[in-house]
Amino acid sequence: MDLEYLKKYQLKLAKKLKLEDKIDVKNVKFVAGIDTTFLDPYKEPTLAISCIVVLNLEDFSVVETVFGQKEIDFPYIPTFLAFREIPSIMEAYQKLKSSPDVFILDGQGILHPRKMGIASHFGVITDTVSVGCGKSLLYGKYTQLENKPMAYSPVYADGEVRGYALRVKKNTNPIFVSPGNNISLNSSLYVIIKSINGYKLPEPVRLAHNFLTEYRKRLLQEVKNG
DNA sequence: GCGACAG
DNA sequence: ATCTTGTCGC
Repeated sequence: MDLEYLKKYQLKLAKKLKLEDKIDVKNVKFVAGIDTTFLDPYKEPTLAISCIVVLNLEDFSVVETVFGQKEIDFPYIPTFLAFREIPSIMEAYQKLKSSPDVFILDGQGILHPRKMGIASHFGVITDTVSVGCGKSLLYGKYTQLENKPMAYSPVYADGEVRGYALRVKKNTNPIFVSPGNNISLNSSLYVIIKSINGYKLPEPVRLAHNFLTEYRKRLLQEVKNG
């Protein structure tokens, strides 16, 4: 595990980043949510399990659900999350039959010291439209935001706006939105807001997380029995 | 040198 | 990220 080498790889991927809209975000219909869990998060190696859920934004109905698994021997290291989660995500991605307009990842996009958070990493290697949506901040600073639904404020990093802090509901901590790849700052925020369905997290990501909890429980039961 | 640090 | 009951507050 050579972190200096991985940093260089991230910088190489960052050269391929595109922060302009590849699609007209007003016409987005199919949005995918991607999340990953681990059989034993404290052990290495361990089994990583990823889920991709595709929703039709017109009625939030589930269009497709796929899972992927991969034995992984890379620990969680801040700013290197992608190297832990991308392998199993790709296993799931290969099974997808539909072509979502946008992918939302659980984590940051360009709100990262080398602009290569997991959402950007995924977006670049698959050349898809991706957006990062984290539950906490990895990098950057933001000013206080009003305590009211859908209040947001820019997050600055390295002297520029790199994303937004978005408070979905009153008295709820904000989520952090940033472009992954092939999308602009404003459109990223727009897609996230359109993907929210009464909960703090965008519906595709929330469902992917819920499905993983069930999947993991079932897997643990199978191991326990036969 | 010190603190911060997605999941 | 995972484990896990009650508890506080909108």
